[in-house]
Amino acid sequence: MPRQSRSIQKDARVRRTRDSLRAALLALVETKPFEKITIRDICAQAGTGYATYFRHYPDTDTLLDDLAAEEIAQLLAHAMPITMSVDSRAGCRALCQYVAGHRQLWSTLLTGGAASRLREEFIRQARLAVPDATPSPDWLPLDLAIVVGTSSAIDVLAWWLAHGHDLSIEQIAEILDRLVVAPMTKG
Amino acid sequence: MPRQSRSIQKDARVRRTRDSLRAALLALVETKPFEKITIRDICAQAGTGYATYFRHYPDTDTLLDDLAAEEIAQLLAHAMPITMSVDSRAGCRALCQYVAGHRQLWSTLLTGGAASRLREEFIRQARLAVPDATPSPDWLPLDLAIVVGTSSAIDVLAWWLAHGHDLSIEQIAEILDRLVVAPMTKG
DNA sequence: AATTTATGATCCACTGTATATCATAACTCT
DNA sequence: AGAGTTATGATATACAGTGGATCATAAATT
Repeated sequence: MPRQSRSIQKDARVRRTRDSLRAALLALVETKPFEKITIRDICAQAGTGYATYFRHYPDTDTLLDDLAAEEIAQLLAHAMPITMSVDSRAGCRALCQYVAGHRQLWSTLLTGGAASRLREEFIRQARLAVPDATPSPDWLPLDLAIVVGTSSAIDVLAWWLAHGHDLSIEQIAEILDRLVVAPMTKG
Repeated sequence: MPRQSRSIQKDARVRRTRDSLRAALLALVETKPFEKITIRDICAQAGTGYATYFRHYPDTDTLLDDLAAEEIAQLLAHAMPITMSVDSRAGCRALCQYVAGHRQLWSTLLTGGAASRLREEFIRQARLAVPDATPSPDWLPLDLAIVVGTSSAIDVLAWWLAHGHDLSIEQIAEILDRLVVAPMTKG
């Protein structure tokens, strides 16, 4: 268990170790499914001691959450304007542009072994980000719209990164808009 | 490793043991996430010996695949007519009716700890079930349509089973039709 | 009824998790 | 820059789960 002393947040060693562990997990997730990654794998990759791991994270799940949560918040920040704006196509284009700009990261997170875990975290954060009072069609409960909208947007982006190398940003933005956004808003 | 003798398929004991193991896993998946289920758990629940397990399945994944594959094929058989038929709403209604008729089973499989594993198997089987020559809108690659269509249909049904207790079959069929099917076909 | 073969009980080697201890190295603060 | 604080690595231990092997027994097939 990590000591909760007053300087644990500022100590350079702590930051270095945590950065090493995060980078190590990110690298390993590219090579094999998340479930197969052991704590010893992470420590070896990070160049840290085994017991040290537990001073920062109780298990592998927590590290992944720590790693993914902030990246997901970033992506979500780019996605939220879409439903608000009048021009949803422009919003989709901006979102796809952002993902393309971080292709390596999102390929790893969305198409690697951690994908299903990421989907859950995405939906969790999306539920928090969307206000309860947000209007939705009378035939479509808001919570279901959030779940399906988030999940299928992930599917589209993940497919693009994995199989859609020949599709331009404009093309995938059109698909995202017509397949995911429009059915929920133009209802 | 299971002996591949000539009678392993017919022997009543083999069938009984495998049914026990499948039923045991099905029961356990209701109580905790799939990843947390050990082979000893399954054997205890099934009332079989530990070593016996390995005569039938090399690991837990294989047993789950064995269990889920046939159920998925069933559900997919009910879902395929939707895109073919003229009246997609009726197809959606039939699909929801089937799921409602096996509510316990699908709640377990779609909303339990094995859900993400199931989604992958669904998409795998859907890819095999849809002929390559199936027409799709010019702006939407067929493979992406299969992936997103399958995945979001699962999301809708899973949400219905988990949170949508107050929605009727007719209502969820309308949602499935307008949110998932229509955007892909009426494009 | 005779033969074949699946089963259950037990044992083992191996891997990974989770924690504790302690000397050392590195950081923070004055 | 030096004193005090604290994270780190190395090492040891207890424990849980895996994948198999062996063998007497029970049950199925023929």
